[in-house]
Amino acid sequence: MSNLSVHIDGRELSVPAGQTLNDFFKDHEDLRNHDAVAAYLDGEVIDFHTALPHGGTIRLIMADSPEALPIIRHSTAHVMAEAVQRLFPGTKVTIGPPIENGFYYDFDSEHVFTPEDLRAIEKEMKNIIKRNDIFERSMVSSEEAKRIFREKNEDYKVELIEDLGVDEVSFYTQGEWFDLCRGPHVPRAKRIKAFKLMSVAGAYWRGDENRKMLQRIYGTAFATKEELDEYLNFLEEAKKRDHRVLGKQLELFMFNDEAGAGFPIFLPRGMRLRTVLEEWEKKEHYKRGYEIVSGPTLLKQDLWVRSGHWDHYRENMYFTQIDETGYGVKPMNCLSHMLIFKSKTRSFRDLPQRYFELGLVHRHEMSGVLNGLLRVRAFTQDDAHIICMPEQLPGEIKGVIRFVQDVMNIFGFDYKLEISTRPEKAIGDDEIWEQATNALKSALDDLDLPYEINEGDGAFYGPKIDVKLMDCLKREWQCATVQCDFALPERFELEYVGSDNATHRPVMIHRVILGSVERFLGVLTEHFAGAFPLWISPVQAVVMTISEKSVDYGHKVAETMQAAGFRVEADLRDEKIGKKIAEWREQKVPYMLVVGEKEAQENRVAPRTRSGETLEPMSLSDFMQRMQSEVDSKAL
RNA sequence: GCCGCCGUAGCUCAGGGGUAGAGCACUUCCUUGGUAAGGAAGGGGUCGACAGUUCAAAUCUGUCCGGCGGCUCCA
Repeated sequence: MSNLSVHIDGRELSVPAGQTLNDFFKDHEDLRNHDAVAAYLDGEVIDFHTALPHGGTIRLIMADSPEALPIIRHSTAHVMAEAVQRLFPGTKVTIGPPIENGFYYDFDSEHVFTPEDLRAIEKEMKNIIKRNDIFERSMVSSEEAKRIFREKNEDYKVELIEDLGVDEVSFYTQGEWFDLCRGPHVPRAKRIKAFKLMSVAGAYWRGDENRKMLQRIYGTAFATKEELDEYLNFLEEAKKRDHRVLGKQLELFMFNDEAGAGFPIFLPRGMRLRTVLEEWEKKEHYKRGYEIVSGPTLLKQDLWVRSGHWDHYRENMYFTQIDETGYGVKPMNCLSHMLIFKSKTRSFRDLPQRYFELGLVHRHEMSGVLNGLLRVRAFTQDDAHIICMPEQLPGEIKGVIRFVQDVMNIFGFDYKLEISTRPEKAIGDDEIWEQATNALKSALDDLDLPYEINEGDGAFYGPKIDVKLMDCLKREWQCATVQCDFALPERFELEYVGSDNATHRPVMIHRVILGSVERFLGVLTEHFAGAFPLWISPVQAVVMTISEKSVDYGHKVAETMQAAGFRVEADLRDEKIGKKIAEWREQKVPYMLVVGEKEAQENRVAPRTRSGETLEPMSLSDFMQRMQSEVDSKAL
């Protein structure tokens, strides 16, 4: 057998053919390989127990590198699958990949897995890990592999092999147990040092709702116990910020089963927050040359047929009848805006027309996807349609993106951009799609903004730029979107008169900045953990009295501030100041104004900040000035 | 929509085939207290809804409504 030439750590070494990395490191104990989970051989991932297929440059994947995580998690999934099959004989295995925050494995089992089972499975996994098996790779012909799995009644695996359509497949064996798997895996089971099973959920075989519902067990694994704990803490932190919990605690919004699922009801404090946001947004739109318009919730069904919604979006819409005529509840605001454009003859001098509407839309979402304010059936879009000449398109798109940037900066959100291209179900010919997609790309290129491409993820009427904002816990949220539309102007025969006195067809941009006001409020709540910046805070200050002797003064302070336009509450209860502070702290109010006999005499307030700092008593007017400048600066 | 879990006072939750409990909140009284919860008494629930089983259902079964975690889809 010939030798292979291997580069590692800047050295060139000769290795007999057929050797594995493991063999190799045994022969070269001077080389550091401790805590590597796998390696790259000329860029191709290879594990420790696989014979080197050829020579080349080896780069180790150390356990503490981000690349190691999916490998560790994948191996953990295998261990879990073995544990499940040991504890619940007859369970069939399907697939078990690593995912963003861990891994899962889908099982087909008579037994219904419970949270208690997860603890038992974890225990069994620990026993398996103790054996410290090698994850050994072997190649098997597809025919032989199918025979083996058929014998074990693992029909899902047989199906997988058939669909792979290759002559040979790889197996990974740990002790007695093995699985069809591409790999790579960690060298030995003891490399799995920190894992936890998280939850059980239903999942369709191959994600197809027409196929069998399997049971999916989710788990996570990290290179070290510390990292696992850090992740679990992160989950705890996220739970504390849950907008559904905070929404109740801060009395922002509610749901009611008699009103219906997915229909949020805004409480006074939530509405204060919303009003501030919406009024601010209206001003920002006027500043940027938009006109505010408003259309009805119901429009005739024929109009929805004409727009294409009937053919492409019907299953998400609600319909009703008035007298003999069918009407549809709007799931989008564009139709009225097009009718507004058509309401008179437009000259090229009038373009672009920018129509903005805080429009309440209804969409029939599947019951299983509803989630607090983040996924509802009725929501308000900060929606605008820009109708312009084709040559104005790039400039308008850039304007929208700058608008998005401004808004994201105000709230301190980081964000990234994605362009989505033509989906399967679409209207308009390929040429138009390409033109529109290029307009979006060139706008982002001109602004020097990086973006990813999402093939086939566009709306049915045009490609789009999606803005994914990232909150302070690094979670991504879809909010702003900019969509190009050549189809609807065509369908509605929108026209303008050009400088040549001929009629031309304009193009349309659909765009939202916050997306859904409801969702944005949910995201904001989680981002700030309910401690909103002063300028949007539903309760900006609470006046609290030391004793009943100061009730009149406390009342006066609150009234004065309210008259000055601040959102203020008065806590005049016969309770000790410590208790009032404790309670309002839970409400995350930015300022508490303590007033007692001293303050009443001197016409002052004693402010306490949300962070717990007690400020020197100051006159009410000084305090209001201080507050106003903080509001004006929109400080975070 | 599908799979699993869940629904008890305004909130958070305990209990569980013989007719309901705690803490907080609420009301009243005592207390007049200076920056993270003073004390006492009291009121409040057809145990999500509707059927069924049973001498008896909040508890068991079924259907529906709603919530949570996923699958899938989207703002």
